[in-house]
Amino acid sequence: MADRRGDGTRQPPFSSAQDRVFDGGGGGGSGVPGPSPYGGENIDQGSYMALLAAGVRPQPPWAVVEDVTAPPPAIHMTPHFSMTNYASPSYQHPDSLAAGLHPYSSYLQAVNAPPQWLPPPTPSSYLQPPLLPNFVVITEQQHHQQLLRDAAFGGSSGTHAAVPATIEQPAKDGYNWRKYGQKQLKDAESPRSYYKCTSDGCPVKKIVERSSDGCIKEITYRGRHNHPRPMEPRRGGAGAVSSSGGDNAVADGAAAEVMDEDEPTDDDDGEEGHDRWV
DNA sequence: TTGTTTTGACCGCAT
DNA sequence: TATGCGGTCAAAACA
Ligand SMILES: [Zn+2]
Repeated sequence: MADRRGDGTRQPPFSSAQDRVFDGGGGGGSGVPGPSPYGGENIDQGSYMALLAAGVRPQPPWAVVEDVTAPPPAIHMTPHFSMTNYASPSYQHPDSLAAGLHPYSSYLQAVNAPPQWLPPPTPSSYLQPPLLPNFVVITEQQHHQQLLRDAAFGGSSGTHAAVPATIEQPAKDGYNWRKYGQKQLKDAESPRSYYKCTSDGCPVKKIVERSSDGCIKEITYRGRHNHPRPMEPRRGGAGAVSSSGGDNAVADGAAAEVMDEDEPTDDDDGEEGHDRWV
C-alpha cells in the first residue's frame, strides 16, 4: 500500500514530484552510478556560476551558514566544487566570529589534532546549548578574506600546508557511508540523500542535498563517530570509501574530508553542526 | 558472498 | 483532528 499520510497516495501519481524519489534509474543501483544523473564529480565552478548568473541561488553560494537550531547541532556544508572550495573550507564558527578569533583557528587545530573520534566524549560537551544565532552568513567579500587568511595559515601550518593537494586526492574522509534513503523535499530543487556511517553502532548520519544540476548544495553531518577512523577501504571496488556514502566520490569525499577536519571543531557546539561553503 | 544503492512504503512530528 | 512533510526502513537489484 501506499503511504497513508506522508507519501504518494495523497496525490495522484504524476501530479507532482512529491515524495517521489527522483528518477533514479530504477532499482539496484551500483556503487558506481556511472552515468549518474548527477555529475557531481565533474561539477565545477562554471556550472555553478552559470546558475548564479541565472539568479538561481536565493543565497550567495559562498555564504557560510552555521545552523545550530537543533539541540544537537548538525554540521552543514555546502561544497561547490572548485579549487577554492578545497583550499578553504569556509567553515566559520559563530564562536569565532563573536570572539574575533581566526575563523579557522579551530580548523587548524583540527588539522593537527587526531581525527574526530574523541575517546571519552564528555556528554556535557555534547549538549552545549548553542547560545548562538541560528546561522551566520558571510558575504563574498568576507569569504575572500577568509580565503586569503586561510591560504596564509595553510601555508604556514605545515601540517596540512598543501591543501590544494587535497583537491587532487581521491575523495575520502576515512569513514564509510551507506546510503539508506533519498527524498525529494517539497521546496527543494534537489533530492536529499541520507547516509549512515557503516561502522557498527556508529550513529553518525550524513545528509547530502544537491541542486538540480547535481552540485552538492549542502551536507549535514549529524552525530559523532564513536570509533576511530577506519583507514582501510572496505572493499576494493564498489565499497570503497569513495563510492560508499560518497555518491559522488570527489564531491562527497572532498566535502567530507574538509568536514572531517572541521568536525573536531564542532566539539564546541555538540555532535551536530551545519556548515556551508562554496 | 558481501556490501551498497535504489526506491516505495512506513512512521512520527509539526502545523 | 487531519494533513503535510521529512526521515527511516527494508526488499530487490547490482557490482
Ligand atoms: Zn562512524
